[in-house]
Amino acid sequence: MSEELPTPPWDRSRRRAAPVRVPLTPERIVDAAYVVLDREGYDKLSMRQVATELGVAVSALYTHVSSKDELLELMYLRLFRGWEVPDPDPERWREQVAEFAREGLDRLRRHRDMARISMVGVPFSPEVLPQMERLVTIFRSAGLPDPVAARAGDLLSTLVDAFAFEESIWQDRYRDSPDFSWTKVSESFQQYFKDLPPDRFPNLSALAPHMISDSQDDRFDLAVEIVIRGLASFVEEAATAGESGGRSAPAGEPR
Amino acid sequence: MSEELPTPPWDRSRRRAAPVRVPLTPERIVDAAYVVLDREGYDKLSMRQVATELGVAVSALYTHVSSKDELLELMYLRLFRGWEVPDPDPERWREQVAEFAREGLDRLRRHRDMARISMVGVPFSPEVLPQMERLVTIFRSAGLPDPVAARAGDLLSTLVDAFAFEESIWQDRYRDSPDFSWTKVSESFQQYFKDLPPDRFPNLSALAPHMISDSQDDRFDLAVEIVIRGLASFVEEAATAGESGGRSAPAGEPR
DNA sequence: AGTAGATCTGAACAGCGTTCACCGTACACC
DNA sequence: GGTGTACGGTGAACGCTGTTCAGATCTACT
Repeated sequence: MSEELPTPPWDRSRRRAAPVRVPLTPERIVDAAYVVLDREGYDKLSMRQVATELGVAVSALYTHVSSKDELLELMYLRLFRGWEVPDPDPERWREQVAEFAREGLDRLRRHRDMARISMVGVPFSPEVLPQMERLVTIFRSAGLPDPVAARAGDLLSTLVDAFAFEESIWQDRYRDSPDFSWTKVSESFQQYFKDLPPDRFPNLSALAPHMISDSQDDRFDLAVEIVIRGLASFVEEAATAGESGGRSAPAGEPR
Repeated sequence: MSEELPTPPWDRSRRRAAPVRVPLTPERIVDAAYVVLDREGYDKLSMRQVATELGVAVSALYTHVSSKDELLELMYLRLFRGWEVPDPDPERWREQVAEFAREGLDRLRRHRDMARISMVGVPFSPEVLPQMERLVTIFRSAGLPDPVAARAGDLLSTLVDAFAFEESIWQDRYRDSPDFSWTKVSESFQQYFKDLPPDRFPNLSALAPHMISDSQDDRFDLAVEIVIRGLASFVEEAATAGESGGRSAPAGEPR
């Protein structure tokens, strides 16, 4: 925060009585809110904390931001700033989709508990439409039928949000434990599954090593892979239907 | 609630001074919490409201329930009571998985904002393990490789939660509007997409009719269908690998 | 220079989760 | 049958929350 620096004397003599008090703006309020969020977490993110962070009375915030909900939405929109989705490359659509999902997750992970805010954000705000447009472009140029292409973006971003959300809950739950490390938690959970009575839980106990991933990324990557494969089956179906009027053999009937 | 009935005179004469005050239990507190939730929604669900609903002081709740978080968890666990997942039928695994997802969504829809509570619930509590065990059984008997089978249940329940969650947010956002109907909202959103500038949003505007489903179910069903197809590709892959050592042609590489 | 308008302050309100000293009743025991 | 103990419910309180509002203060334009 550059405004914390002392004002240089030569500058002060020039424009006399320089405004030592930087004017409050929505932008600065969002900045401060992010500082509080990262330090304290979502549950402790309050208007009073944000105001304190800015060295300002609580009520001052309300001239720039109409409510806490609006502040949260501004924070949500900030997430998407500068997100450039590449031009579609039909040869690489799977990778492009996976990268999109990964970028989304990474952005949510940039701030603690950000997913908690993101999940209640309006997914069709004008500010976030460009990315959705590009993603749908990728889907269409990959050969997905229009109804599927339209909804695949929705599915993917919901999935990203949900995984980040669960990650956030998890971390909150274990952050305060004295010796927190992901591998520790992961091991204790694998043990939990392994110790389940095999007569009542034959599969869960047998699959214990796989029930909890060593890293959170594995879990996410596999989920994305499954979705991409599901989408791919629609691409194949559309392709063979377009060529021969038939359909690819084992594609599964929509119910 | 049968305790609301007047106590019969003959019974009253028999065991004199019958306890007119029904004893408080976690069970009754959860009942009352559900009443408040359904009537007022998650944001208004407070310990004080629950206590008022029971005609009792707030502090009385804390002898039976250690915190609001515990109450929410008890509500969450109640959701799964009496959920019987059928025996695996490898011929019908797709349908069984779809039905599982549908049952999960339906249960979340039974109470207003229930998904808000469900998403922060512990997904591995002993009370919810039986359903997960059965689901994994279905996956394994369908021929999914173990690592995928173990995580597919996680993916599916996350998806169900997330969709129900978004539905809940949506409904909260429009519940108070004077003439609320899903078709109305859906139409106005389709119009919103159609009116987007076609030079900047060629795909979103072109796909406007598909961007918002007529019913919430379509959206969910397609998402589940995509996931099931993705899982199916792993089944095929495992099958052909088991027979011939090859792999099914266009399956996509995990990264 | 003076005034109009934007902006910030401090106090207040209603509601929240949670705690605690107190009280009444019911049951167990002598 | 009387007495004591332990449990369950009460009401008040604490510290926190989002939001509002009258008044003070500071900015900028005429």
